[in-house]
Amino acid sequence: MTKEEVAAALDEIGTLLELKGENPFRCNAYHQAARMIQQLEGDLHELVASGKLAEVRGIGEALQEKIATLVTTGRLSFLDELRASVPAGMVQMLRIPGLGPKKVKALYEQLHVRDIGELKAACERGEVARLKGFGDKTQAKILEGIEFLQRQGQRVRLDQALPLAEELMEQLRRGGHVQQIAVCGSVRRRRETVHDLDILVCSEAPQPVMDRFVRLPQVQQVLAQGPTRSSVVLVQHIQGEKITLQADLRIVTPSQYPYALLYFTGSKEHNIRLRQRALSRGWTLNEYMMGTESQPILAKTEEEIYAALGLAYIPPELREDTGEIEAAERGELPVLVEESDLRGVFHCHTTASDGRATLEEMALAAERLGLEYLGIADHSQSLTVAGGLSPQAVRDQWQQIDRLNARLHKVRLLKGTEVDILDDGSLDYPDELLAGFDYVVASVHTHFQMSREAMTARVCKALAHPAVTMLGHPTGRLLLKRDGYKIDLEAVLRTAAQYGKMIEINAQPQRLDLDWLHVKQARALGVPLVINPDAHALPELEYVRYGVMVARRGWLERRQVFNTRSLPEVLEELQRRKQAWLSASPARKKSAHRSH
DNA sequence: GCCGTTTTCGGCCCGACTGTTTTCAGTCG
Repeated sequence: MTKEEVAAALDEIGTLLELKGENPFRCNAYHQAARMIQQLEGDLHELVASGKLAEVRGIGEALQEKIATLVTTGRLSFLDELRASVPAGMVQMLRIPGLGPKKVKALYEQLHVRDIGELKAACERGEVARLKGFGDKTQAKILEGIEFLQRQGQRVRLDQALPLAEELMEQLRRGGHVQQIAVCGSVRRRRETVHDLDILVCSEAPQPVMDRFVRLPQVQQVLAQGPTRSSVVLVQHIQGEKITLQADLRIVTPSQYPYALLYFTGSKEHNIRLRQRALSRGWTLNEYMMGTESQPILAKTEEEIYAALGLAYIPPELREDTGEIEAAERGELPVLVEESDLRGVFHCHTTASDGRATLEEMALAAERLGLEYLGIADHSQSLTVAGGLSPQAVRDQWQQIDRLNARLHKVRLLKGTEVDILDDGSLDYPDELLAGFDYVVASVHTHFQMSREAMTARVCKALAHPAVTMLGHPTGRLLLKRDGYKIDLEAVLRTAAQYGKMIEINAQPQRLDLDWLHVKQARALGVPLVINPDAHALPELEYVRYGVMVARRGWLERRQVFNTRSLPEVLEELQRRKQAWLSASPARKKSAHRSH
C-alpha cells in the first residue's frame, strides 16, 4: 500500500470509530497518524522495515503494527471488521455540513437511517425534528446540507486532479508509442474543480496505448473501449482522500493533434464560437481538421489554428467565452501573470499561531524558493483556537523578525498580521498595535452565519479602516465542502477600489478564494490583487502556483498582482500607505515609533 | 490511540456558536 492509501485507511478507521462513539482521543490518534503518514518524507516500506516509524510523533506500538500490516499485506482485519459494523452510508452522511458523528449515530440508532437518501426521507416526514437533541432548525439545515452535497456532484479539486493526470500521462508515456500527450478539458483550463480527466495522445500505433490505458492500476471500471477513445473510472488515494473520477483517453494521428487539442480543451462555449468563425469563412472545424475536404487549412499548432481564424493565441485558462475571442480579434489579450513573476508573499503562518514551521524555518524555505520577501501574518488575539497572538506576543515576534532580518541576506521578512474582522467590522487589535505592522491582512474567521447585508457591511467597514492593506480569503469558502459566507462581493470590491485596498487570492487549493470570476471583476475595477499561499507549513509556500492559475483565469497581468513587485517597490508602497494613515492621526505616529 | 524530568495514569487545544435545552451537547476551526 502507498502512503496515501495507508493514510486513507487510518483516517477511515478514525471516522468509523467516531461513528461508533469511541473515545474521541482514540479516534483523533488515527486521524493524526494519517496526517503524519501523509507528510512523511521517504519511502513508507523502508520506514516500516527499518523501524524508523517508531520515531514519528503520534505513532506508537499499536499504530506501528497496523501500519506495517497495511503496508505489507494491503489489508487490515480491524478495518474490515469496522467497515462491516458501520453502514457505508453513515460515512457519507458526515459530509453534510453541520452533521457530526454524534448526530449521525443518533439518527442511525433511533431512526435506523443508514444513508443520505433515508435521511432526506426522514427529514421530509418530520421525524428528525422530533428526536431528542434535534429540532426544526436542525432538520431544515440537514435538508439544506443534502441539497448542497448533491449540487456539488462528484467533482474533485484541481490540486487533486493535476497530479493524478500527470501520473496517468507518465504511465502512458512509459508504455511507448506516445508521440505527444496532454491533459485537456477543464484541467488544462485550470478550473478550480473538475469532474473528469481528458487525456489526449498522438500516436501512430493507438492500439497498444489504449490497451495499456484500460489496464492501468488505478482503473476500477472500464465504461467504454474503442480504437480511438476509451472511458474508465479511476480510483486513487490523494492526500489521504479516496478520489473517484472518470477519465477519457482519445488517440489521434500527428496531423490531427492540434485540432484535437483545441477541441478537447474547450470550453464548449469557446469551441462553438470558433466553429461559427470557421463556418463564416466557409470552413468546418472539428477535432480532426479545419477547412474543406478539398482544401484543408493545415496547422501544426493551436497558435496556427487561431491565426487562421484571425485571432491571437488564446491561453487555455481564458477559453470560457467571456470576452476572450473579442479581445483576441482586437489583439488586446492580457499578457497573463506567471508563477515566475512572483517576488514574495504576504500571508504565512508560523508556530507562533497555528503554523507548523517556525519563523526561521519559513524564512529559510522562502530563501530556497528565491523569494525576495516573506510576509508573516499570524492570527490575532481573539482567534484563540488558532493560537492568535497577544499584543505582547506580536512585539516578541517583531523582535525575532528584526534579529532574523539582521542576518538574512537573500530574503526580507515583513511584519504582518492576519487580523480578525470582528462581528461588528472592527479589528481585533487596537490601532496603536496595528500601526507597528508593515501591513495588515484582515480576514473573517467567526460568525459565518450573518445575513448578507450584515456580512457585507462588516467586511466593508474593515476595508475602510486605514490600517488594513488587504482582505484575506474574501468568502471563506472551502471547495466542495462549504459555501462561502453570504456576502455581496461586488460591493466589497467596489469598497476596495474606493479605499485603494488590495484583495487576496488565497492560493490554498481547497480555498482558491477569491474565485476567478470575481478576480476578473476586481481587475476591471482596478483593485490590486495579491496571490498568497496562506502557508501553514513549508511545502505550502508553493501553493502560490494554484493562486497563479486563478489569477490567470481572472485575466490578471503581472502589474495587477502586488507581489510581483520587487522588495524596494513593495516597501515603498507599504510605507506610503502607512504614512498616509499616520499623518492623518499624529497620536498613532508616536506609538508606531515606540513599538519598533 | 499516544505520551511522559508531573513517567504507567490521566491528560490529550479549547473557546465560540448553534440549537437545543433549562444547563448543555454537538460542531467547527
